[in-house]
Amino acid sequence: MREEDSNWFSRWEEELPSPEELMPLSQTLITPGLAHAFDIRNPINNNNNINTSPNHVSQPSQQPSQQLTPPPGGNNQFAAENSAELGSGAGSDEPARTLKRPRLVWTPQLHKRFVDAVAHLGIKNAVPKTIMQLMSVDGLTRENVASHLQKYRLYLKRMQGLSGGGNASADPATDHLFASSPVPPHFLHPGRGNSEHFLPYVPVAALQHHQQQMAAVAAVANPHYHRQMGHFGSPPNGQFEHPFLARQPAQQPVHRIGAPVHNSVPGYVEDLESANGGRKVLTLFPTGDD
DNA sequence: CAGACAATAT
DNA sequence: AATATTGTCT
Repeated sequence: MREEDSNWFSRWEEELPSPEELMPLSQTLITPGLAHAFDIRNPINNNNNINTSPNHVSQPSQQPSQQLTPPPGGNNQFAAENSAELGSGAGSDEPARTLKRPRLVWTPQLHKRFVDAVAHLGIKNAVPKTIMQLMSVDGLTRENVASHLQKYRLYLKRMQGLSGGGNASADPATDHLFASSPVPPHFLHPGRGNSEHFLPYVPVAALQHHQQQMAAVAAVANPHYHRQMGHFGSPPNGQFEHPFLARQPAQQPVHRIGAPVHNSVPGYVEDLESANGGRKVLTLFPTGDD
Protein backbone atom coordinates (compact mmCIF):
# COMPACT_ATOMS: atom_id res chain seq x y z
CA MET A 1 0.00 0.00 0.00
CA ARG A 2 2.94 2.20 -0.26
CA GLU A 3 4.00 4.08 -3.29
CA GLU A 4 7.25 2.25 -3.26
CA ASP A 5 5.37 -0.90 -3.70
CA SER A 6 3.94 0.22 -6.95
CA ASN A 7 7.39 1.25 -7.86
CA TRP A 8 9.17 -2.01 -7.62
CA PHE A 9 6.14 -3.77 -8.69
CA SER A 10 6.22 -2.11 -12.06
CA ARG A 11 9.81 -2.99 -12.50
CA TRP A 12 9.14 -6.42 -11.32
CA GLU A 13 6.56 -7.05 -13.90
CA GLU A 14 9.01 -6.29 -16.58
CA GLU A 15 11.53 -8.59 -15.11
CA LEU A 16 9.14 -11.38 -14.72
CA PRO A 17 9.51 -14.20 -17.10
CA SER A 18 6.98 -14.52 -19.76
CA PRO A 19 3.99 -16.59 -18.99
CA GLU A 20 5.04 -18.91 -21.67
CA GLU A 21 8.17 -19.55 -19.78
CA LEU A 22 6.55 -20.15 -16.51
CA MET A 23 3.37 -21.98 -16.86
CA PRO A 24 3.96 -24.73 -19.28
CA LEU A 25 6.29 -26.49 -17.03
CA SER A 26 5.28 -29.57 -15.38
CA GLN A 27 8.32 -31.25 -14.22
CA THR A 28 8.82 -34.43 -12.62
CA LEU A 29 11.81 -35.77 -10.98
CA ILE A 30 12.29 -39.38 -10.98
CA THR A 31 11.21 -40.99 -7.85
CA PRO A 32 12.89 -44.00 -6.44
CA GLY A 33 10.07 -46.06 -7.69
CA LEU A 34 10.37 -44.67 -11.12
CA ALA A 35 14.03 -44.97 -11.08
CA HIS A 36 13.60 -48.52 -10.29
CA ALA A 37 11.13 -49.08 -13.01
CA PHE A 38 13.53 -47.64 -15.46
CA ASP A 39 16.42 -49.07 -13.72
CA ILE A 40 19.36 -50.08 -15.61
CA ARG A 41 20.51 -52.71 -13.35
CA ASN A 42 23.95 -52.11 -12.36
CA PRO A 43 25.73 -55.36 -12.07
CA ILE A 44 28.89 -53.67 -11.20
CA ASN A 45 29.71 -53.10 -7.62
CA ASN A 46 27.09 -52.53 -5.07
CA ASN A 47 27.57 -52.00 -1.48
CA ASN A 48 24.20 -50.87 -0.58
CA ASN A 49 22.65 -50.00 -3.80
CA ILE A 50 19.20 -50.34 -5.08
CA ASN A 51 19.70 -53.18 -7.40
CA THR A 52 17.60 -55.70 -5.80
CA SER A 53 15.08 -56.60 -8.32
CA PRO A 54 15.88 -58.11 -11.67
CA ASN A 55 14.00 -55.73 -13.78
CA HIS A 56 13.62 -56.38 -17.38
CA VAL A 57 13.11 -52.90 -18.49
CA SER A 58 16.58 -51.98 -19.32
CA GLN A 59 17.38 -48.77 -20.98
CA PRO A 60 19.59 -49.17 -23.96
CA SER A 61 22.23 -46.58 -24.02
CA GLN A 62 21.05 -44.43 -26.72
CA GLN A 63 23.08 -41.94 -28.46
CA PRO A 64 23.21 -38.52 -27.17
CA SER A 65 20.94 -36.27 -29.10
CA GLN A 66 18.56 -38.99 -29.80
CA GLN A 67 15.18 -39.43 -28.42
CA LEU A 68 14.47 -41.15 -25.27
CA THR A 69 12.48 -43.96 -26.65
CA PRO A 70 10.49 -44.60 -23.62
CA PRO A 71 9.42 -48.14 -23.36
CA PRO A 72 6.37 -48.08 -25.53
CA GLY A 73 3.75 -50.58 -24.85
CA GLY A 74 2.95 -51.18 -21.31
CA ASN A 75 5.89 -50.95 -19.07
CA ASN A 76 5.05 -47.60 -17.75
CA GLN A 77 3.02 -48.65 -14.88
CA PHE A 78 5.25 -46.88 -12.51
CA ALA A 79 2.42 -46.32 -10.23
CA ALA A 80 1.91 -49.98 -10.28
CA GLU A 81 5.47 -50.53 -9.50
CA ASN A 82 5.27 -48.20 -6.66
CA SER A 83 2.23 -49.82 -5.30
CA ALA A 84 3.71 -53.16 -5.84
CA GLU A 85 6.75 -52.26 -3.89
CA LEU A 86 4.80 -50.82 -1.12
CA GLY A 87 2.47 -53.67 -1.05
CA SER A 88 4.89 -56.47 -1.09
CA GLY A 89 7.41 -55.87 1.50
CA ALA A 90 8.89 -59.25 1.07
CA GLY A 91 11.87 -59.22 3.29
CA SER A 92 12.72 -55.61 2.74
CA ASP A 93 10.05 -53.46 4.10
CA GLU A 94 9.61 -50.27 2.30
CA PRO A 95 12.80 -50.07 0.39
CA ALA A 96 12.00 -46.55 -0.56
CA ARG A 97 12.70 -45.54 2.93
CA THR A 98 16.09 -47.05 3.13
CA LEU A 99 17.22 -46.33 -0.35
CA LYS A 100 19.35 -43.46 -1.15
CA ARG A 101 18.19 -41.30 -3.90
CA PRO A 102 20.59 -40.35 -6.57
CA ARG A 103 22.15 -36.98 -6.41
CA LEU A 104 20.05 -34.36 -7.95
CA VAL A 105 21.49 -32.68 -10.94
CA TRP A 106 20.60 -29.08 -11.11
CA THR A 107 20.19 -28.39 -14.73
CA PRO A 108 19.90 -24.79 -15.81
CA GLN A 109 16.26 -25.39 -16.44
CA LEU A 110 15.65 -26.78 -13.07
CA HIS A 111 17.53 -23.94 -11.53
CA LYS A 112 15.48 -21.57 -13.54
CA ARG A 113 12.41 -23.00 -12.05
CA PHE A 114 13.96 -22.61 -8.68
CA VAL A 115 14.72 -18.97 -9.28
CA ASP A 116 11.28 -18.31 -10.62
CA ALA A 117 9.74 -19.88 -7.61
CA VAL A 118 11.85 -17.81 -5.30
CA ALA A 119 11.09 -14.72 -7.29
CA HIS A 120 7.43 -15.28 -7.06
CA LEU A 121 7.48 -16.12 -3.46
CA GLY A 122 9.54 -13.21 -2.40
CA ILE A 123 12.54 -13.49 -0.23
CA LYS A 124 10.45 -13.74 2.84
CA ASN A 125 8.46 -16.68 1.80
CA ALA A 126 11.17 -18.34 -0.10
CA VAL A 127 11.95 -21.07 2.28
CA PRO A 128 12.85 -24.55 1.24
CA LYS A 129 9.52 -26.14 1.82
CA THR A 130 7.58 -23.49 0.04
CA ILE A 131 9.97 -23.34 -2.82
CA MET A 132 9.83 -27.03 -3.16
CA GLN A 133 6.10 -27.00 -3.27
CA LEU A 134 5.89 -24.26 -5.78
CA MET A 135 8.38 -25.85 -8.03
CA SER A 136 6.21 -28.84 -8.09
CA VAL A 137 8.92 -31.10 -9.14
CA ASP A 138 8.12 -34.54 -8.18
CA GLY A 139 10.84 -36.18 -6.26
CA LEU A 140 12.41 -32.96 -5.25
CA THR A 141 13.03 -32.97 -1.58
CA ARG A 142 13.19 -30.18 0.85
CA GLU A 143 16.77 -31.04 1.46
CA ASN A 144 17.53 -30.68 -2.18
CA VAL A 145 16.12 -27.24 -2.22
CA ALA A 146 17.64 -26.25 1.06
CA SER A 147 21.05 -27.21 -0.07
CA HIS A 148 20.67 -25.43 -3.32
CA LEU A 149 19.23 -22.42 -1.66
CA GLN A 150 22.16 -22.17 0.61
CA LYS A 151 24.54 -22.22 -2.25
CA TYR A 152 22.45 -19.79 -4.15
CA ARG A 153 22.47 -17.33 -1.33
CA LEU A 154 26.17 -17.47 -1.14
CA TYR A 155 26.26 -16.75 -4.79
CA LEU A 156 24.03 -13.75 -4.40
CA LYS A 157 26.15 -12.36 -1.63
CA ARG A 158 29.21 -12.88 -3.65
CA MET A 159 27.69 -10.97 -6.49
CA GLN A 160 26.62 -8.08 -4.36
CA GLY A 161 30.04 -7.91 -2.92
CA LEU A 162 31.68 -7.24 -6.18
CA SER A 163 28.93 -5.35 -7.85
CA GLY A 164 30.44 -2.11 -6.61
CA GLY A 165 33.95 -2.99 -7.44
CA GLY A 166 33.38 -2.79 -11.10
CA ASN A 167 35.36 -5.80 -11.89
CA ALA A 168 33.21 -8.74 -11.43
CA SER A 169 34.82 -12.01 -11.90
CA ALA A 170 32.25 -14.42 -10.87
CA ASP A 171 34.35 -17.39 -11.47
CA PRO A 172 32.44 -19.11 -14.15
CA ALA A 173 33.84 -22.31 -12.94
CA THR A 174 32.49 -21.72 -9.52
CA ASP A 175 28.95 -21.03 -10.36
CA HIS A 176 28.18 -21.36 -13.97
CA LEU A 177 24.92 -22.82 -13.02
CA PHE A 178 23.77 -19.78 -11.18
CA ALA A 179 25.07 -17.57 -13.87
CA SER A 180 22.83 -19.25 -16.33
CA SER A 181 19.80 -17.81 -14.76
CA PRO A 182 18.92 -14.17 -14.58
CA VAL A 183 18.88 -12.97 -11.06
CA PRO A 184 15.89 -10.92 -10.16
CA PRO A 185 16.95 -7.48 -8.99
CA HIS A 186 15.29 -7.72 -5.65
CA PHE A 187 17.50 -10.60 -4.87
CA LEU A 188 20.40 -8.31 -5.03
CA HIS A 189 19.33 -5.61 -2.71
CA PRO A 190 18.47 -6.89 0.64
CA GLY A 191 19.21 -3.44 1.93
CA ARG A 192 16.39 -2.04 0.00
CA GLY A 193 13.55 -0.71 2.06
CA ASN A 194 11.00 -3.14 1.02
CA SER A 195 9.55 -6.23 2.31
CA GLU A 196 9.07 -8.81 -0.25
CA HIS A 197 5.63 -9.99 -0.71
CA PHE A 198 4.56 -12.95 -2.54
CA LEU A 199 3.03 -12.50 -5.87
CA PRO A 200 -0.64 -13.23 -5.95
CA TYR A 201 -0.10 -15.62 -8.69
CA VAL A 202 0.81 -14.67 -12.14
CA PRO A 203 -2.20 -13.77 -14.16
CA VAL A 204 -1.41 -16.28 -16.70
CA ALA A 205 -3.95 -18.66 -17.74
CA ALA A 206 -4.48 -18.56 -21.35
CA LEU A 207 -1.17 -19.46 -22.71
CA GLN A 208 -0.86 -22.95 -23.71
CA HIS A 209 2.46 -23.87 -24.88
CA HIS A 210 2.31 -26.59 -27.30
CA GLN A 211 5.81 -27.57 -28.05
CA GLN A 212 7.10 -30.62 -26.52
CA GLN A 213 7.81 -29.33 -23.14
CA MET A 214 9.01 -32.55 -21.94
CA ALA A 215 12.34 -33.62 -21.56
CA ALA A 216 14.89 -35.60 -23.09
CA VAL A 217 17.37 -37.74 -21.51
CA ALA A 218 20.55 -37.03 -19.81
CA ALA A 219 23.65 -36.75 -21.77
CA VAL A 220 25.75 -38.75 -19.47
CA ALA A 221 25.16 -41.99 -21.17
CA ASN A 222 28.65 -42.26 -22.39
CA PRO A 223 31.97 -41.02 -21.31
CA HIS A 224 31.50 -38.49 -24.03
CA TYR A 225 30.23 -36.00 -21.72
CA HIS A 226 28.41 -33.58 -23.90
CA ARG A 227 27.96 -30.63 -21.79
CA GLN A 228 26.03 -29.27 -24.63
CA MET A 229 22.41 -29.91 -24.63
CA GLY A 230 21.38 -28.39 -27.80
CA HIS A 231 18.12 -29.77 -28.85
CA PHE A 232 16.47 -31.93 -26.42
CA GLY A 233 12.80 -32.09 -26.20
CA SER A 234 12.57 -32.48 -29.88
CA PRO A 235 12.45 -36.04 -30.79
CA PRO A 236 12.36 -36.35 -34.53
CA ASN A 237 9.55 -38.71 -34.13
CA GLY A 238 7.97 -36.57 -31.57
CA GLN A 239 6.27 -39.40 -29.95
CA PHE A 240 7.21 -39.81 -26.42
CA GLU A 241 3.81 -39.49 -25.18
CA HIS A 242 3.62 -42.07 -22.54
CA PRO A 243 1.08 -42.11 -19.83
CA PHE A 244 3.51 -41.24 -17.19
CA LEU A 245 2.12 -41.17 -13.81
CA ALA A 246 2.75 -37.97 -12.11
CA ARG A 247 2.97 -39.07 -8.61
CA GLN A 248 1.45 -36.29 -6.66
CA PRO A 249 1.84 -36.84 -3.02
CA ALA A 250 -1.06 -35.03 -1.53
CA GLN A 251 0.55 -31.71 -1.68
CA GLN A 252 -0.34 -28.69 0.25
CA PRO A 253 -2.96 -26.28 -0.92
CA VAL A 254 -0.23 -24.18 -2.28
CA HIS A 255 -0.96 -23.22 -5.77
CA ARG A 256 1.78 -24.37 -7.91
CA ILE A 257 3.25 -22.53 -10.77
CA GLY A 258 3.12 -25.41 -13.04
CA ALA A 259 0.19 -26.21 -15.14
CA PRO A 260 -2.13 -28.95 -14.13
CA VAL A 261 -0.44 -32.20 -13.89
CA HIS A 262 -0.21 -33.43 -17.31
CA ASN A 263 2.45 -35.69 -18.32
CA SER A 264 5.85 -35.72 -17.00
CA VAL A 265 8.99 -37.14 -18.14
CA PRO A 266 11.20 -38.63 -15.62
CA GLY A 267 14.74 -37.77 -15.46
CA TYR A 268 17.25 -40.37 -15.79
CA VAL A 269 19.35 -42.35 -13.54
CA GLU A 270 22.68 -42.99 -14.94
CA ASP A 271 25.76 -44.18 -13.37
CA LEU A 272 28.82 -42.21 -13.82
CA GLU A 273 31.73 -44.44 -14.06
CA SER A 274 34.00 -42.07 -15.74
CA ALA A 275 34.58 -39.63 -13.02
CA ASN A 276 32.87 -41.27 -10.17
CA GLY A 277 32.51 -44.49 -8.47
CA GLY A 278 29.30 -46.27 -9.18
CA ARG A 279 27.37 -43.25 -8.28
CA LYS A 280 24.08 -42.51 -9.75
CA VAL A 281 22.71 -39.22 -10.59
CA LEU A 282 19.27 -38.03 -11.18
CA THR A 283 19.10 -35.88 -14.19
CA LEU A 284 16.03 -33.96 -14.87
CA PHE A 285 15.63 -32.36 -18.19
CA PRO A 286 12.73 -30.07 -18.31
CA THR A 287 11.72 -28.22 -21.33
CA GLY A 288 14.49 -26.60 -23.18
CA ASP A 289 13.07 -23.19 -23.21
CA ASP A 290 15.87 -20.84 -22.89
C1' DC B 1 9.83 -29.48 13.51
C1' DA B 2 11.57 -26.04 9.99
C1' DG B 3 14.99 -22.82 8.76
C1' DA B 4 19.79 -20.64 8.23
C1' DC B 5 24.34 -21.40 7.91
C1' DA B 6 29.08 -23.38 8.48
C1' DA B 7 31.66 -27.33 8.21
C1' DT B 8 32.32 -31.54 6.47
C1' DA B 9 31.56 -35.66 3.69
C1' DT B 10 31.00 -38.25 -0.68
C1' DA C 1 33.23 -29.97 -8.47
C1' DA C 2 28.70 -30.39 -7.26
C1' DT C 3 25.52 -32.02 -3.85
C1' DA C 4 24.52 -34.16 0.39
C1' DT C 5 24.82 -34.52 5.22
C1' DT C 6 25.58 -33.07 9.70
C1' DG C 7 25.83 -30.02 13.60
C1' DT C 8 24.37 -26.00 16.01
C1' DC C 9 21.46 -22.12 16.75
C1' DT C 10 17.27 -19.74 16.36
